[in-house]
Amino acid sequence: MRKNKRDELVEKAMETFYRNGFHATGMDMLVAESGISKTSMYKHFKSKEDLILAALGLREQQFHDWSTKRVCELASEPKDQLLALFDVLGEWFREDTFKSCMFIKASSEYPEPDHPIHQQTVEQRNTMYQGVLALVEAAHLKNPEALARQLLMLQEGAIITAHFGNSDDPAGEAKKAAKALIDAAS
Amino acid sequence: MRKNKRDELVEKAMETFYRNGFHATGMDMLVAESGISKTSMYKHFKSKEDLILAALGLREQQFHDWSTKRVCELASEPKDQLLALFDVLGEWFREDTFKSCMFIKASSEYPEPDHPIHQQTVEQRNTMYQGVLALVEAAHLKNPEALARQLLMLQEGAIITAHFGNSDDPAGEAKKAAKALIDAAS
DNA sequence: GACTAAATGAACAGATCGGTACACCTTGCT
DNA sequence: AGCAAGGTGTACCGATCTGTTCATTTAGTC
Repeated sequence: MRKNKRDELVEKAMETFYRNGFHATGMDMLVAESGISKTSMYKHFKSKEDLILAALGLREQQFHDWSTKRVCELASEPKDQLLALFDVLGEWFREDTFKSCMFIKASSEYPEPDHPIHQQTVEQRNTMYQGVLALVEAAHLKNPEALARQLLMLQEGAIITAHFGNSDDPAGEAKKAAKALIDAAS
Repeated sequence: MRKNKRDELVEKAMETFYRNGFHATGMDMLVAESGISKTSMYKHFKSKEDLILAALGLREQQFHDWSTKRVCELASEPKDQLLALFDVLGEWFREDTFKSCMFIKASSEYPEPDHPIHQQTVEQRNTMYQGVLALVEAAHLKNPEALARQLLMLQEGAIITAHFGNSDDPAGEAKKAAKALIDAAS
């Protein structure tokens, strides 16, 4: 056996929740798509909510690892890495499995601020902010906190625009805007 | 009778869907919250989907009317109106009923591109884009299409940031970024 | 081969889902 | 008074939801 059944389940569940939504995906659908029995599911996770939390955790880890790896491959200087972030976004948008951001979707479907799922999405965004802030500070740019949030807003906006499909190259347009902001803060 | 029962229903349904989500809101909950009988609901709308479409239509009209009115009250020159858009966003974010954007949430919950609900959200975003583009062109700024999309991305990003609650003044920060982009295109 | 741990299939429970049927009750108009 | 339109309340349908039960099967280890 190459892989833990549990990990297979979380991976498949992540894909299905991402593609199909959380409320719209029933446990029976996960049984059908993952090939894992419902009995095993509830042996590993005591509820659907627990499975969603695990799926979000896997998503966060996979996306973080992939994006930081790609950014480092594309650029080495902090300022260039800030811009490379948008190239990586563009690669993501062009994947045919792209369906907006899983955390934005999760926070939409679980809007109560103190819901565990909502909280996990907020924490993921905080982590993203800390990453961008570290790059901004390493690049010695002015007003680092505000600039980091503005760059993050451009990323969020690019994701939403890519999702609505009203632009051919949202990542490229966001990158140009980011360049203007970074140049102004140099 | 001051108001049509149908209109009362759509208004209440809009609020409940916006606050609670679409899949998570059942017709029985709408009966409880609106005080309108289920029989009447299905006399006016043949399905939940039809009611959601009507609620989105009302939202689009209300938000469009309110935001354009506020923008015109705050500024008269096109360039100033582009910036005033972000002040209006800030007013919206500070409402205690603010829960992200109803159309972003709807497109998340109905991700299939050819679903009527998804299509209605895409059309709403196209309308927003046309509005911003008209202002950009009236202000005689360079690269109007790209600039309009970049400004729209800042708005989308501000909405998401406001929703995640990681910033005290997302609209103000987005406005400063927008100002930099507009100045660079003058 | 015997033991153990993990996974399976299928039936089931109780609740809720979207949607319908039907008898009754207001209300306004003539 | 009589009529018609629109609204109400309740019970109900079949499907689907999350979650459970249980007997059986598989796979690895001593």
